[in-house]
Amino acid sequence: MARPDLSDEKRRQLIPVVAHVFVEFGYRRTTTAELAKRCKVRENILYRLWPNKKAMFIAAIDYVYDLSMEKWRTILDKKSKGKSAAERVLDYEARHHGEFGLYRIIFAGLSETDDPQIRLSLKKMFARFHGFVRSEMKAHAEGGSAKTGRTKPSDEVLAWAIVGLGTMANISREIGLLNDTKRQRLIFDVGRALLEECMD
Amino acid sequence: MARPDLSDEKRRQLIPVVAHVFVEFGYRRTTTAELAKRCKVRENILYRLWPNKKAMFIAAIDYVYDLSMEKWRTILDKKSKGKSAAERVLDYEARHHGEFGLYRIIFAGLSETDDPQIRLSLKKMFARFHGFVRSEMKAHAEGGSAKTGRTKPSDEVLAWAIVGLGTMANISREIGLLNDTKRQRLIFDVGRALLEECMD
DNA sequence: ATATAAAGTAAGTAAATACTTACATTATGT
DNA sequence: ACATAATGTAAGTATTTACTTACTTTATAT
Repeated sequence: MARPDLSDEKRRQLIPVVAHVFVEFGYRRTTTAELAKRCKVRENILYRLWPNKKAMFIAAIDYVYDLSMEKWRTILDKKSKGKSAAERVLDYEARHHGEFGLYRIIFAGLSETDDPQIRLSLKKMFARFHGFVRSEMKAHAEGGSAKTGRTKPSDEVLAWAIVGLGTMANISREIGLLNDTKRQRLIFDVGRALLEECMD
Repeated sequence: MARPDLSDEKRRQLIPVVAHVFVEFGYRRTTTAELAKRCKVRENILYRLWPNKKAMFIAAIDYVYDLSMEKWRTILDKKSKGKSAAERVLDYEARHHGEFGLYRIIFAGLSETDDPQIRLSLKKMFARFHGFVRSEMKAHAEGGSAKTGRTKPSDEVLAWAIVGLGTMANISREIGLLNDTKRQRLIFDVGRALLEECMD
């Protein structure tokens, strides 16, 4: 026998750096040379840890998601009076969102959806994300949160929400998240709800 | 004098083809060689019409947007009984969205937001998009559309809408569409409205 | 007709870049 | 001690690709 294989350890150690570079430059503009430089190793070392650049990217997607999720969980663990978990996450995201580059890496991935592996990786990420939101929503509803008088969204902001609806629908179509029926419901049912919101 | 310059005409003629290739491959994966092939010209001809690949891409963004918008306008012009314009657009989009590749080109652009020109181009596109939605929203509200009993969105779909909210907020941050305050309002005010929607 | 500039052809080029190869060094279990 | 496999160094390579150059052909205004 000889030296033990520390690849796993090394991967764990390098992924944050790799992820950060992908967040910064996206997929195509990130070069393996740059990755190596930032990791302070040679390129071939990266290629011993991952079979190719794509694998590094996918690992980065997972990492960034896990990091964001971890952060949210700590937010949720902190109890706060009068606010449901969902409200707390919204509250937190309203202030800090974007911090971990989650979406920059999503945007990078969305340009590569022709690749089945990347598409699947994004799909899983969104599905987990959705599951998280949904379970918090449920807790919020069941918790019977008092309908404290909330601020009505302005028309301007509502219009952006509708644009966001269309964006989400298109992402879901791009990576095969929702079938046609559900995508229609997303736009139509929620769209109507938002339209109603601006009327009264 | 000699032959008249038909560059404008030629550009108009080629942009749909160019746009289609960018929609198909995104920005980085589109090669000028492929563009030329599809346009049935040599590369240097493209370079006489646009200074570089980026300019071709930006022209494509504008084109795809204009095309989508044109389509919506024709939808709007067709009067339909009992439905406001906004409802008709929602209705249409729910069924046909994605058809023109508008979002595929947006996704491609979102990976290139470090470039000021591309960022600006996307920003203008989203702003026009938003303006359109907003004016239709206004017409909808003023038209005093009867609050016909709409279908309540399912929890699942509502959760996707919230994910869409976060996505939109991140896009807006990425390309500088909304300032911090408005982005917070988007997430918080609309997020609360959606949460409430799932309660009653 | 013909001078002129546009339109087209064909080939090339310099740089970037994902990935490889060949070899030297180091740590570890026996 | 030492065989063995991991870790590290250095250089290279084949390909891709944005953009260019040099040249020929064609149409048009006078």
